[in-house]
Amino acid sequence: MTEPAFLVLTALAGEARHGYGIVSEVERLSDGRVSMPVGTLYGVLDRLAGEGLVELDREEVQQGRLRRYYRLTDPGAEALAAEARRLEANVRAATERLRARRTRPATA
Amino acid sequence: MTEPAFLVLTALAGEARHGYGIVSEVERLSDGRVSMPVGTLYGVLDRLAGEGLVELDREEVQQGRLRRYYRLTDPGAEALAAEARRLEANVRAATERLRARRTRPATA
DNA sequence: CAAGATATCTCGGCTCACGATATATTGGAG
DNA sequence: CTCCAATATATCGTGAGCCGAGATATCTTG
Repeated sequence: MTEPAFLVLTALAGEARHGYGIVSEVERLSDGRVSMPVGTLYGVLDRLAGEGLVELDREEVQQGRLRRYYRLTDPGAEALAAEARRLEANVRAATERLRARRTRPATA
Repeated sequence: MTEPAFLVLTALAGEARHGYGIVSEVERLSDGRVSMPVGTLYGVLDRLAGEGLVELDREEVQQGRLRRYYRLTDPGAEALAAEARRLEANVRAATERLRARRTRPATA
């Protein structure tokens, strides 16, 4: 799973959101560190929908603007949880080795 | 930073290793879950060397086979630590939202 | 009235992953 | 003694996917 896909699933884990809302939510949940370009978003969304990890929730017209809401499916929640576990294992491995390195610094 | 790059830096955090040794180490540190294809490895290694995150440590000839060892540089260790922090924040955000979802499950 | 925020989506270029391929040595199985 | 697997290097081409740029439309604010 790619990182943009991971972030989209995360943004949808709380509640159903529309495209632009996902962009805002990703920015918010990363404290402004990550911005999701819309050119990335819609490709990711299509792919995730094709894999059944997200699905169309509803369509609304709010103040003349169409809002297309997506929601996380159960397989999507499982996939996100599995990916989170995988990443956590990677992070743990890196952190352990970095700690060992600080104790006994390299020559470089 | 791409995931293969992250894993290569992690493999080198402990001690200097040669290409094939990195492949083995990545497999080992992920408990066999991740296998790093050599076609991926050498591209990543070149890129990381170009960015100054790893550098050539030494070359040895062991039993007629050339071994080219790479080591993590200090900027490489910093980059790895920064990326680990970033990933950890992503994982935390996903885990929190998934927990909230389990408490109050979605319709999908 | 213009500009910026909100909202959708497409397209093309660039980067990167990785399977396949090439080459060479050592060690073990048959 | 021959063949295959493992060890070791490296390159190349395809395909996937990220994302900047652009197209389109409405509402709000100055």
